Amino acid sequence: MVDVAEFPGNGPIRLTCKDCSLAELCLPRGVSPDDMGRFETMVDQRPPLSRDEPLYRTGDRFTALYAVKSGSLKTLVSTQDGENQITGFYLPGELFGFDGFDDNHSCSAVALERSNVCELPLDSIEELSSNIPSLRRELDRLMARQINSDQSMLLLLSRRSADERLATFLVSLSMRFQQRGFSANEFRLSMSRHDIANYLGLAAETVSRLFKRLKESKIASVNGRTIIVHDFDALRDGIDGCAGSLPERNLA
Amino acid sequence: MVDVAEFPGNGPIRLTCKDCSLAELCLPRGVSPDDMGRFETMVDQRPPLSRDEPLYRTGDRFTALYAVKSGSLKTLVSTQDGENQITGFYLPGELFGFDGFDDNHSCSAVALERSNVCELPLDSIEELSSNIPSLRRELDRLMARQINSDQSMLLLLSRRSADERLATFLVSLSMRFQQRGFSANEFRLSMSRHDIANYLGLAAETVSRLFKRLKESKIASVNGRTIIVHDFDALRDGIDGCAGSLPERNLA
DNA sequence: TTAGCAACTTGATGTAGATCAAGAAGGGGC
DNA sequence: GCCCCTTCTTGATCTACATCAAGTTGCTAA
Repeated sequence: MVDVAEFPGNGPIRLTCKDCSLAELCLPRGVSPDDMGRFETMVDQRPPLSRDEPLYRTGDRFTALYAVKSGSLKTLVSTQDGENQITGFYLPGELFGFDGFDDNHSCSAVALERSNVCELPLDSIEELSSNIPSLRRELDRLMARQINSDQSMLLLLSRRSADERLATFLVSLSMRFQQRGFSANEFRLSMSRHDIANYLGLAAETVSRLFKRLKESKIASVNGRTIIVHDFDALRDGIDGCAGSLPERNLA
Repeated sequence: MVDVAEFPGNGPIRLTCKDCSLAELCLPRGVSPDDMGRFETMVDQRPPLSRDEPLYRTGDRFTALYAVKSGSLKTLVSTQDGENQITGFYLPGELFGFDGFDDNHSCSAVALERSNVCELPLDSIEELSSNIPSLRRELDRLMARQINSDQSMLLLLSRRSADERLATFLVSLSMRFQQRGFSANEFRLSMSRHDIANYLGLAAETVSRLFKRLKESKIASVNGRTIIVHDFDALRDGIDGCAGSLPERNLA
């Protein structure tokens, strides 16, 4: 069983970082080794974040994008009255922080567990992407994917039942793990039931009951935060025609 | 009473179009008259769209961004089983189409009424924004605002009651009208009850009942698609602390 | 090992808003 | 004007999920 805590660094991803065990993480294919080298020197590793520690908060000045090296994070929007809505989870190898491009961050980003992230400073991004049009284009794509992902979530939250939401979430997570060389069937959830519920617009109790039903119907084994999907097709079937609009969030 | 059908073209906005009555629509402040002139020649007006006519569909190749000259449009994501979720409404002077930046459009855009739009071809955008860094930065901001707006909607849909959703929607619409020189208190809804309900994740009947309650409590007069807000504060109060996270969608 | 707490589970009950079903009111076209 | 068709309203009923209330499990720490 693979744990998401440490990212192996041999997946098919795209950007190098001088201090990272990550092989590549965000640079588009077709970039010269020379440009690649210049990019490396611009990526900084941040001090490790402990559980519940924020990387940035709503309103913070936007200075950089971030890539998850190990661990995982969530982003959330808040209201005056202290309510939160989790807007995304980020796994090793994924890039996030686009919410800040309008000068200030509109979300907070918080570590779900002990995590390492790399920083891509805005200055470097701008300088380099003005020299490498394909990088510029790639960043546009990543932002567009963020938009698409958020809009798929809108559909999920307003038109889908609780079980469809959870099934969609699990399938999406599974695909993201698989894409990075982890097992698609067996993985560890780094977020609490409460976080899953919040993300999916449900109550934590409901999520718990849905996991119970997945166990009873032999679709998946759920033991604490460890999940093994036995019947992927049944899970997908539960989603009922919206497979194409999964929040696949191919970020990076 | 102001109708949104025709945009007066004297608002504080930013981009010129050679055939448009719009004065300016998207170019950032501080751009030289020279660059402005070059930009003008790149904007094309499209043939008018009639009601329910699509401007682009999910999966269409991304070739341009669009600005609303007159009328209004909606964007929507769809599922295999034919269900739709409206992801946004666009009023005169607003820019949209960012969902396509990942090569293909992930939404469809459909006219709500007879509408005119201007087209900003991708090629022109790329060429010009590589020469004018501030334009590049402005486009990033617009995309970020789209992300922020979508994420505010996530919060609205999953954590807010039906009346809070409608109040938020009306306040947001009102602000957008005001920003473009229209009355903030009195405006015409170009979308059906069904569209409003779909956008807010509700049933059309519920929207109808909520409008009735707004009338009964003297907060607003609602007569068909014409709305007059009498007590703006009461409307805002109904939103309960989430005023800061309104989908203000300052697009353009 | 055991205490203390947070995370999770499970059951009982309540309710906001969906759905179903009929009418009423607009609003183009002729 | 009048017809037809869509949109909107209003009421009655139903239900998925939230909320409330106890447990239970499982870390973490000494």
